[in-house]
Amino acid sequence: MGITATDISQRIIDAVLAQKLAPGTRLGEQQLALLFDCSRTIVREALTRLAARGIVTVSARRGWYLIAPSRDEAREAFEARRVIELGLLRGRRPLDKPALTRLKKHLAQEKAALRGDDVGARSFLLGDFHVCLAECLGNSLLADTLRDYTARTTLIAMLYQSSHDAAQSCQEHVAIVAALEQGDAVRAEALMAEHLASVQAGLQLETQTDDPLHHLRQALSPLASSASASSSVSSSSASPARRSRARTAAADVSDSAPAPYLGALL
Amino acid sequence: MGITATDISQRIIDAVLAQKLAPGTRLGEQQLALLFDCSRTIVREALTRLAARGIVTVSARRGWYLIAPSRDEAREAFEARRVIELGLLRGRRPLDKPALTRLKKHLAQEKAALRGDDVGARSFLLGDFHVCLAECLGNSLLADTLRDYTARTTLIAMLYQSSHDAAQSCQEHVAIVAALEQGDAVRAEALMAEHLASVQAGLQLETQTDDPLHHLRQALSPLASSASASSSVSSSSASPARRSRARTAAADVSDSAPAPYLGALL
DNA sequence: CCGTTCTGTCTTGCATACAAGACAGATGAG
DNA sequence: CTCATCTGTCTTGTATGCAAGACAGAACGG
Repeated sequence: MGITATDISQRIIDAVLAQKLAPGTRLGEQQLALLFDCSRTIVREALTRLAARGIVTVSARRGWYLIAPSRDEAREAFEARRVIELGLLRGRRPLDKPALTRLKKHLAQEKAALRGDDVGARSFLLGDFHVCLAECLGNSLLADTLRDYTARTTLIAMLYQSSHDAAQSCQEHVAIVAALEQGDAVRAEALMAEHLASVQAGLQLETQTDDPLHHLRQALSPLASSASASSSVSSSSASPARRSRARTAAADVSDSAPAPYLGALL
Repeated sequence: MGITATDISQRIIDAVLAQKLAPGTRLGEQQLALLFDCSRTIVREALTRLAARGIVTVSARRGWYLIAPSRDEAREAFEARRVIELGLLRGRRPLDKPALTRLKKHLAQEKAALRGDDVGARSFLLGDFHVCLAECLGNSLLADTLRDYTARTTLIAMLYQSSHDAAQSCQEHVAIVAALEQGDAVRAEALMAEHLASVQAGLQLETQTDDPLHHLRQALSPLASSASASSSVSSSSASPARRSRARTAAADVSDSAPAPYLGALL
């Protein structure tokens, strides 16, 4: 049997979590159909589902795009995660053995990815930790919701140039699990609150400078370090600005992705 | 222009919130297409979106059905609502004027519906209060999620024979808004916790009697009150048990809905 | 040189046709 | 009478075709 809509949406979410797809990326129906060797019908179903989950939007007869949350939406997303993750931790009886085992295994994977150089796996695992934790806390409904929110905050992190350090995140995850293992739910909650705040603080959300060109200014400012062109996808490149109509900052970011962006899905 | 997929999913959600559609109700594509005078494509899109939001499920080549949550899923749903609604209330600065106005207007509508006899509007408003509150608290992302969860708990209430009183709910809503108006977020949170617990307590979720026939036994036990056939949709009817294959309790509930169930959508 | 209009191309929107599977009731064997 | 099998009907699954709109670049008038 061929690929299903579930597979496709899963792949897209995974690619987002691995930061292999930038916010604002266009996801053409035909393009995806070709890539996955199926008809547009299947692709459409996958995209429709992702739209209902708030991961993509469709602009009538223009195309499907990964969301590019505004600063306000970004703040809402972080607040939402805070509410859910802290609430889930609050007044929680100690975790059972299998759950702890699973979490520790996850932490081991995080550390391995940190040593390795697969930045995709690293990002994925760092985000997946939170979903994994929610599942371990026994509420799959909230875990599913949290997965969507995590994808969302991952996109936000890409869009607002997260400067958060992966190693630090991992350490904080370790500390949270340690607190849970000791049955100290209060401390776990406090640590999680700190962790989320720290991630959010690494973002450039507060630059409300009335300067719509702020993003460009910053991206195009001369670099102090080596001038050799890095092939990294992380920061916006100085892509040619010859666009006739107004484009959002998000669209500009997406321009910096490799040409047939969707290679990330393979 | 004809009806859109958004319209259809909205209508279905509204009908659920108004308790006009019972859990387990079958939503045939062709049936809906006929009802809304559009092609199956549109209907499918609406149902696909609802499926992504966890309101309906599709059983391959058998049909689309409103969810019929298990007891465990019911507990998860209530926990999820508790987490979100309490978390949203926690440590919240006082509400601004327009938000308070909106909430009070909503309360007035609730009271009006309580005096009237439109049980649908009553149920809808009672559930919508929570969504409305979330919106007023300034997080539309969580508000959207909460809308889905509210639909879910509404279905749960129908499935597990909620004995909760509408008037009591309304009073509790009033108390919550009053606390918010006084800027007493702590009290508001406590009241909300009580309110949610009270709603959940009205459900028959704890009857874990190892007796799979419990539901039937209870439904089919002789009635003490008048013997005249009520046309109410509320409780399961003694529908003929001549079904060859195993059916879920949920499906049995849906059998008790009026024949072309979907009139509720008009 | 600049702004406007026109036109071709590319995209999604939607309907429809047909394929494939599930189920119920009929049919027949024991 | 009971049970297995068979067959017709009904349902969703998927592909495809065409319509409608958006956009970019050309052509054109000023």
